[in-house]
Amino acid sequence: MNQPLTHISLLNEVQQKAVTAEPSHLLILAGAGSGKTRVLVHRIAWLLQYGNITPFNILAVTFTNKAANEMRERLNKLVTIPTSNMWVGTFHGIAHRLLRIHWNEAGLSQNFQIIDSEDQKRLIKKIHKTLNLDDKKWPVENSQWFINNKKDEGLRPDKINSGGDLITATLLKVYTAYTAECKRNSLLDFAELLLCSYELMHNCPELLVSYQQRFQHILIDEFQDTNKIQYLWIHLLASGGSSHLTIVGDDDQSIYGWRGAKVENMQRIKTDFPDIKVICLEQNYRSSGNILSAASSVIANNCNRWNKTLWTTKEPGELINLYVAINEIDEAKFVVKQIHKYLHTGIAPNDIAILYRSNAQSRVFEEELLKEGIPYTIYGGYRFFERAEIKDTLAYLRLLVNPNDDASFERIINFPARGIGDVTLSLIREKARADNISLWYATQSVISEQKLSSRMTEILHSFIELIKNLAIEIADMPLDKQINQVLYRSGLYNHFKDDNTTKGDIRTENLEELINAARQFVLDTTESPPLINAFLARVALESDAVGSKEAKNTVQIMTLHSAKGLEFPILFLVGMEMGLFPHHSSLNNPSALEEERRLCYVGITRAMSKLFLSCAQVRRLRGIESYCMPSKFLREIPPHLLNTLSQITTIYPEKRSVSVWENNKTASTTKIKIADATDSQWKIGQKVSHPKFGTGIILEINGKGDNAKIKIKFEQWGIKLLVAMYANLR
DNA sequence: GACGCTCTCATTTTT
DNA sequence: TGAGAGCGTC
Repeated sequence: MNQPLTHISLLNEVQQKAVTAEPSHLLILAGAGSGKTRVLVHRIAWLLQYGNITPFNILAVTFTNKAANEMRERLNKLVTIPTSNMWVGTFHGIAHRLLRIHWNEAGLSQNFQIIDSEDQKRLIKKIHKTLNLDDKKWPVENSQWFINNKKDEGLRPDKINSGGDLITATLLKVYTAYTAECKRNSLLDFAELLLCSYELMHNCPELLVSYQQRFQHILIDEFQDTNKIQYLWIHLLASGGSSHLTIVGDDDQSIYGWRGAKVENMQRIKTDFPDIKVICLEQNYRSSGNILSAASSVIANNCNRWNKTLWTTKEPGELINLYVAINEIDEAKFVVKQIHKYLHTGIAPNDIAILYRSNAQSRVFEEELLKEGIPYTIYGGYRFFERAEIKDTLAYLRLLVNPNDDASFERIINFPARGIGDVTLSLIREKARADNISLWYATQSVISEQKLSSRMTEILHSFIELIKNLAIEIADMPLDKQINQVLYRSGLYNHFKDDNTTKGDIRTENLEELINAARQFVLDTTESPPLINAFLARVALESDAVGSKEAKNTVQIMTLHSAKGLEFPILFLVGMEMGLFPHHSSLNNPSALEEERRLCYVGITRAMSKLFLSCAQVRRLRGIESYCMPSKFLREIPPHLLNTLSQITTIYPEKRSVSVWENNKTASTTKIKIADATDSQWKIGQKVSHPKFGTGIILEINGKGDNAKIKIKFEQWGIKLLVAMYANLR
């Protein structure tokens, strides 16, 4: 019974204060590595023990599924009472849960389906076609961005005024048509889940009150990453008078601005709930002194910050290693060699992680790890449930659940190939539009009206029959058998089985894995059958949770974004180059650059004792070799914290590279003539300066003209790191 | 209508 | 580099 108490004694004074704070609104500013998850979990345990409430009265919202699972796991270790009726989940997960329960009040159909961004894109593309919009002039991505943005802001099409602006007016037209299409097909995208559940609460006062009374404690993690609609949703739920907020956030770790997250929410909550109590967690338990100093130095370059200083009682520890690689392959080889060494000293693989800015960078590392036989787990990138063959199968399932799902219909009407081509499909689409019915019913109209050749009518008829019969056949089967049946009857399984290439093998394997995932889902789930809907929802919302193989003791590879909330004793932060990290698109945008810097801060603070940073001088990206400058974030780390492992390096003069990375415009003014390299003007030992890299000394000059190679030692970079530049030496 | 070929084009992060 | 569109051939 006093279990939590003993645990609480292990927390520091401020943490204890946060955990045991009297029920009121609470804002915990928790720096990186200050034990915020610990505090959150302990707070829940404390409330359960002393707060005179049950798990039923608690709502805990996290940002990712990973975090939600971890929270529940840790909580179950801490408390003895069952917590299954406590709501823990992501914003999207909780919103979905509400909508499944109250679909009627929300004005949805009972079997509504969730679509992911790829499905959404396909749908918008289709709408562009019907609106006669040229995809070149009107990129689908723009429309998608516009729609999601407006939804994140809580704006429906009728609330938007284009103000006579053609671009906005057109996007608005797409948004309107898209909304109608989703409605007719009973499809909800990610943003819609949030908006819809907000509107549900907003429009049903009695429902709102019942939830306000139920959730006496609402705990929100990663608050800095909430967007407007999420904020409004929280605000609504917490405004009942009987509920108390516990909010945890760190403005320095806000990295989802590009997705509509508003750091300002952290300020706003103080205005909206003036009695909110603020507690700062500033002691870092995770990283060594040097790593923490480096992180602090980097983030200090951001202007818009709250005052918060992390400190630690830990020893400085080792220096931060910096490796300047020749190219991305050399970089990967270096990293893998280091990993190899550590594994030999008995370090567990899952204590090591490689983090990068973009998924495209993962390939080289995978290849090298594979070569060395080092087990690894890769997060993100190609997710299991985003693979084509899986989506094909799911499309059959979705059509079975909801015949009005046009997106799924289009996906599978002719897959595997049945001889239904564009001409036939256009006719069906035309019919659907004219009668305002779904493609499924339009097809049946077309059949009965005998508008097509008898052969085509027969083909369409047998497709309709296939789906109808399948629905009957699988009605009483367990979920995994249902999927199995769909795979065989649709011909999907044989289609991939007949493909004797490796690709085909992988695909059939994936299909079998899908059946396994379904079997596992049946075992794990607490829902009652029929389970198809629950399974489809889970798949859409947690696309990497099911089906991905267990990440048992392997080296962890992932993007910086997905590393948020994690920690690793040994960490490699790779691809530290201008244009890659900070990303190209942020170079001309100060606020985007600050977000990149926060991302860098998040990255560095993931490391516990050993941190390796690396950059490549030449990088092959999308088939083109580019010459790179080291990331400006590297220069924001005090040189005395760095241990440079690279040999003296040489960068080849290449004009193109200058224009690639320098402000994205041709840098004719900053280009120098390396042709001068052997002129008397340039001598070994001569002092040179560069606007970005400061002063240095020429060590070596090789070759002539455009082929000349210069080695320069820059003061700012310490004794070993030498970055010879090909631009603007004066 | 299916399939294979060439050409073009855009490149971030995730629920 | 690799996905998608467009085009020509079977």
